[in-house]
Amino acid sequence: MSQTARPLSKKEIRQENERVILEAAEKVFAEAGFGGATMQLIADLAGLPKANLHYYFPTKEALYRQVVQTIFQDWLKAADSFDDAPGPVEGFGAYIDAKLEISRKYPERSKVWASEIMHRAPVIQDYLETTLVEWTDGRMAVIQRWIDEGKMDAIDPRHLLYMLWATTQHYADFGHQIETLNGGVPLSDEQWEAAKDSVKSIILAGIGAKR
Amino acid sequence: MSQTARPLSKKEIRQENERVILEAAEKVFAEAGFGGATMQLIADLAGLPKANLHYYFPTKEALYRQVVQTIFQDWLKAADSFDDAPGPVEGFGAYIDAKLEISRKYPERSKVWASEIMHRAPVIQDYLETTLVEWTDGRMAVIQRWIDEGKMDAIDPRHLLYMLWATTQHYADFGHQIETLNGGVPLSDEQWEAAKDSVKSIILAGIGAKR
DNA sequence: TCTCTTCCTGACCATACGGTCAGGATGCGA
DNA sequence: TCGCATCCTGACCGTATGGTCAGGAAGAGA
Repeated sequence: MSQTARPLSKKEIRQENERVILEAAEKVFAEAGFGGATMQLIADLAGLPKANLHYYFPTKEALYRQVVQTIFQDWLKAADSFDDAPGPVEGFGAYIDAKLEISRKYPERSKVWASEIMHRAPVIQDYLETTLVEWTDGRMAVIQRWIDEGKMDAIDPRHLLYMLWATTQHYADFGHQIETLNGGVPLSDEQWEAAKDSVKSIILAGIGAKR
Repeated sequence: MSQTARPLSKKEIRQENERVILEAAEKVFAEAGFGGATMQLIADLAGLPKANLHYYFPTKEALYRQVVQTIFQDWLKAADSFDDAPGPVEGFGAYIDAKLEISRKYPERSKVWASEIMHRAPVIQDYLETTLVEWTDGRMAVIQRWIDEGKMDAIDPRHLLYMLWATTQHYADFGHQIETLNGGVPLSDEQWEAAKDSVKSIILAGIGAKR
């Protein structure tokens, strides 16, 4: 049965336990919100005694903070596809694909993020005011350049960005509603492809994107 | 000073108190989520002792249920504009205007709704499975008819609806993020108009809407 | 006026929660 | 092998929460 499993080193134990706890926390915070989540629930899901959670993360807030910050990093990274694109077709196309893929693979993260924002960002407000503002300004400049180069219509870059965020994250945040409208079953591979195609088609045509 | 205010009748008292409580509950549930909301907070905001809340609404769940059901009615009613439109330009145009207006005037409601869905609709799942499914089928049929009549491109009606919901509700649910990106101040009248114009412009062009 | 129903609320209760802590187990470096 | 730092956890604690209740105030109807 059991392999001769080398006992874990202290470092490995810490890494593994923090990973397990963060994963469980992500789920519980997404399902119940910060207020509705309990350390006991997270502990149970992680398969650890509650006191052990407090050994690694001193408070519920600290644990939540860690979860949200990780998610924020992911959020920013999704724009890599955006950056070195020659024009809107490739840029927005790749960005939509990437964000919808995230919505599919990590819906919990999107929900935690949404929840944090809806509650007026008590934990990451400072990041919004610095990192997010810079990030947004940068992308808006790119979009404006594409407009100036005649590669797309003169759309307000700001509202275009909001539309991209809203539409892609909707498939995670409102996944339950979408699933219900899909007869109670999750979207299939083909349906996810259809979603991607629809979104890309409407947006790219909507902004008059030219190659 | 004080007018000779006729003392309120029992019926009026009940109406008025239920109204005040529901209004306060809407705000608190939106700010803190169901789990984070407390009856004490709602009571304070309503200016009533906590025990009085339990006189009108026996449990926290009952109060929440009432709030959510009211919101669901609003949600459906926003489609009135949709119904008797001759084509996609008027139909989607009016729907986008109506939903963005709601997002502006009642952002709390949108947040409560979003929260309920994100938590897998514990309270209104039955409504989703019946009323919402019917509603959606009806609108999809209308859209399909417009497609068949050559009034717009052959877009998957389902994903088009999701896009409309996502984009319009984003301005309420993520209003804090938008406000932060707007220098910390709420959108002005002109900016709301710009939002409406941008959304309508992209979507109507995106689906090839013809009058 | 008298009675009945509705409205109101301070004080109280059981529970569940976040967090603490003493003390034991265990890997690690010397 | 020894001493130390890290890891682990059952038992415990103070507090806040949802909810109850007895009893009083006040319209409503006869």
